[in-house]
Amino acid sequence: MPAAPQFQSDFLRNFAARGAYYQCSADADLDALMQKERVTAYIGFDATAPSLHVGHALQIMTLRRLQQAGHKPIVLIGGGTTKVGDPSFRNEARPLLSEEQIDANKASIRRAFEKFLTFGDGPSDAIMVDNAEWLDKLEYVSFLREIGRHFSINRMLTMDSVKAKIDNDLPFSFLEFNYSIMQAYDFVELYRRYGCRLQSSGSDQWGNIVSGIDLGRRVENQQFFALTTPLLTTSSGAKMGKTAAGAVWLNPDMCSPYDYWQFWRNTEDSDVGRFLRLFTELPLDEIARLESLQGAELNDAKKILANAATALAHGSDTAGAAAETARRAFEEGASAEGLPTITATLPDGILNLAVAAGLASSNSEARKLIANNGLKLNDATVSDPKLTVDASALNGDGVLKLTSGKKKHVLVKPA
RNA sequence: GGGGGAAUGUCCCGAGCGGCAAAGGGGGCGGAUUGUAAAUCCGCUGGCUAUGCCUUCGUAGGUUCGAGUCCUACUUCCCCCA
Repeated sequence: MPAAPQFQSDFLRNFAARGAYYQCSADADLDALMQKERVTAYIGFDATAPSLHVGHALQIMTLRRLQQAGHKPIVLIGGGTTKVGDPSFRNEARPLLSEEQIDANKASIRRAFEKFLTFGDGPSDAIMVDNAEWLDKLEYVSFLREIGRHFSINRMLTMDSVKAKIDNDLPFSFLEFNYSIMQAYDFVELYRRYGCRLQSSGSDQWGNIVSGIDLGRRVENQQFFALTTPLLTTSSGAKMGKTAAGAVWLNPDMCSPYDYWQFWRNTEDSDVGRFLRLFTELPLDEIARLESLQGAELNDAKKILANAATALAHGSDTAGAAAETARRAFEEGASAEGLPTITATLPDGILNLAVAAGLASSNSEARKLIANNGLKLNDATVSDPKLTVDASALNGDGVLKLTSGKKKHVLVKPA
């Protein structure tokens, strides 16, 4: 990561101090602009899934910090670009999503932003825009004449994301090739509509953003800016936001606040400080103190991280409840209310229950789990895959607890 | 348009003389150890009403007692020539 310059503007100074700065197209100019006036900035999110996930959290935090510093954030939903599919650094073309699917995804994604940003008509209120609004209406020939003529194939072929495809003999269709043109055009369109001059994103989008900057200079004679964040991996190299169950989603119906809290609670030691800076709003000196804790004491810092990050995404009451559930489940070993809960008809076989609880994806997998001593019923290891569970397993609260491994607890309630 | 190559275990990469539920990785899961961490070691990693049965190697046919492996056609991708 390049060293961040010394910034004067509130936003950039804070952005860099928290470790979110990776690269900027014109540091000094942007810094000056941000001191002088309210800057309108956008980040684009494609609607490829029904929810954003933790991997997007850094971008959302960027918008939030822009807003807090008095600038105007635009959330651009890629309703149009999703139809084309971003090929950047992917080995395979994304399967094309149907329009109905994209529409459903768009509707579902929007909700997550409302927790992080204040939307409205005020000068620094956030707005949400869908690029399908203009991309869907484009006319091919006039678009080529107005916009396409500014793109040099020679130059596009040298972009890292494109070059990687070509060097590795990977399929690369004309459709995908157009993605970065669409994204560049978005930037210009947002400038025309809202005076937007800054695009931020993860560093993998650098090439696409720079295309937009070039286009802005050519068709609008205006200086646009790029500001990117580092691509996040955990210290051991894993992709941010992937866990056992898959992605850590921001929508509570796809990842419960309890699981979201657990995700942050399980942060690796060496990531605690970095994540506190990036994903919370705790003061930096407080973070420095937490980060310096040694050994098991770091667990306290992880709880603070989990509380703060969950509060941003789901509200502080919800975060507190998740913390309390975790405390009772892990520190007291209790079948704490608030753990993921399913209902089932008893009596039932242990295999069925394990599958119903999501602890195994098939009966075979449940058998293997039992064979490896990985399944517990009310904290007692299950050894017989033929075990039938009836009402006598229910505890005082009328539930029973199934556990896979050491951390995954699910409560079963009789129907 | 002509010629050559590729597609493998529904996560990825990848080996595979006609006897194959298919080598080896990565990833994931579980166990030991631990601090709900990392590292390390060990086990598991297609499904089922389970010492057996069923379904898998791009798609559809064919040869064969038997096909991921051989033949034909098709689909998609890559490379070279035009």
